[in-house]
Amino acid sequence: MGARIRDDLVTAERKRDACAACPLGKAFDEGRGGRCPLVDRTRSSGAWLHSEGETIDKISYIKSGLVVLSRDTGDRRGRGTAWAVRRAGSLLGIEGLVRSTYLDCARAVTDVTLCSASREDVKSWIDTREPVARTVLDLVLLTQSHDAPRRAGSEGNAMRRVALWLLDSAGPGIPSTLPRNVVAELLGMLPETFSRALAGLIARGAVEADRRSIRILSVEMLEEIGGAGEDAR
Amino acid sequence: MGARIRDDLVTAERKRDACAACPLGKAFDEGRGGRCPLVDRTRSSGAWLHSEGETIDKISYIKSGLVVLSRDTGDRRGRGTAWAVRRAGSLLGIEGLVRSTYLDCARAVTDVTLCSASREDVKSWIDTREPVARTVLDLVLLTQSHDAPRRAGSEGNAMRRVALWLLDSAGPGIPSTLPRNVVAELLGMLPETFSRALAGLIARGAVEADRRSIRILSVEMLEEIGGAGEDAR
DNA sequence: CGTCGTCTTGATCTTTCTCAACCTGTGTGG
DNA sequence: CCACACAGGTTGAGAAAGATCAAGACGACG
Repeated sequence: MGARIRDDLVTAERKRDACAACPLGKAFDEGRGGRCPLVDRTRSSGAWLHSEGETIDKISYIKSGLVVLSRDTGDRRGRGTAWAVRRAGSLLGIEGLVRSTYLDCARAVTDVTLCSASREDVKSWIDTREPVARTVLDLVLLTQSHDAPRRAGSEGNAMRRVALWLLDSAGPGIPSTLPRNVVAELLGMLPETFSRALAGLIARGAVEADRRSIRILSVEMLEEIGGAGEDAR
Repeated sequence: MGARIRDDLVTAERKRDACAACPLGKAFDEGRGGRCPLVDRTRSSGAWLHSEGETIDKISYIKSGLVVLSRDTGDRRGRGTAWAVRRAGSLLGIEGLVRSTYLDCARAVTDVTLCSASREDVKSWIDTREPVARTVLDLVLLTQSHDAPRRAGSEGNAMRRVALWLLDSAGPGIPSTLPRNVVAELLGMLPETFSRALAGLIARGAVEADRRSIRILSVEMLEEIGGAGEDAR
């Protein structure tokens, strides 16, 4: 039993430390102190976190991992079309502040750690702790800044879109973690087309790749390919 | 001079009324009263409000009119690619809370009335008036809810995308006000393709159109066309 | 009435989607 | 430990869709 108690203490302490590192935890603490209502939960790669149209029960802060959002565009394939990636530091289901159902389907594409609370808790929390609304606002706006509008077919051919995407997301290591078929969807093309475009880039020596990772060999070359047609006018 | 003074009074009164009708004005008023720092300005159709990458000087609330956002995707055409519409009730340049340059180019596509203040004013305003952050957050989230992720080519053919778009935006009267060439861009297709797709819908009797407006004749037919292929699997 | 910008229509060519076969690494059960 | 099935990825050939180029129609406006 002594061991059990010590475990609880360790857990509580860990939570305090973790919350101090999280912007929401900090915002919550400001002024009053106390315990942030969000609690950790983990999901493993491939898990569906929620579906579009479902009643929003939880609002979550992503502590680690990658989540892909997809939305049914009145489309075939059951789960809709992927359109954005959410990483550590983003909120999931924050639309719960203004509506009652999820806007997107969310799927973990790596193991993820979330920090979640019920929609109602988050709502009342935001209304009673002043700094929190501001922090949430910042998180939402930051997330929004990273969402590049989806490039459609009329905005360059497949190879160009792949080149631009590689340039955008080479740093955060997405290329190595996202399944290729998800990347293709994010870029609005079929896996086959993505594969061919990538093969083209490899043939030109701009990147090298094996089955699970892509490495950029020449940023200049990618920029050239990505910008091709830019000033052709 | 008497006339001048009366004019000022009328103006002040008008401003108070206008602010009472605006969610930001109300949020500002809550608790302390006082004058909302945002002031009206109007722009006429076709005017560029700001450009991507420019230093953010103003943050605005749209009181009336339509604004199209476009973003340079490393693309040809000077001003980038249109990707979203902002209407009355949305904020422009709110990304100023988390960054110093505009994310998008913004162009008025109808005459617009904006209510604007400098980035610094809005920032300090948000930090000193608690309800405001929450209100702004709501506005941002609501706006986000309306942004459908851009449908790419792989998500149905041109006619389908046009049908879905008509269903989405028939109410607010966008079809009649947005230049067709902007609509095409929003849908990720060329004006020619849009024109042909529309001709197809007209041929089927789903809509009728003249050069500047589109009228839906049969919602069911549009839904059928929009959903075509959905369960074909 | 003529010019301009926007929209439409037509013909052709490029691209990507589609369908199908095949490859390759992973995990499973015998 | 091996055979096997399976999912994700690649490659190929053909068809369909949209992009491109070019010309013409229409309405707005001076």
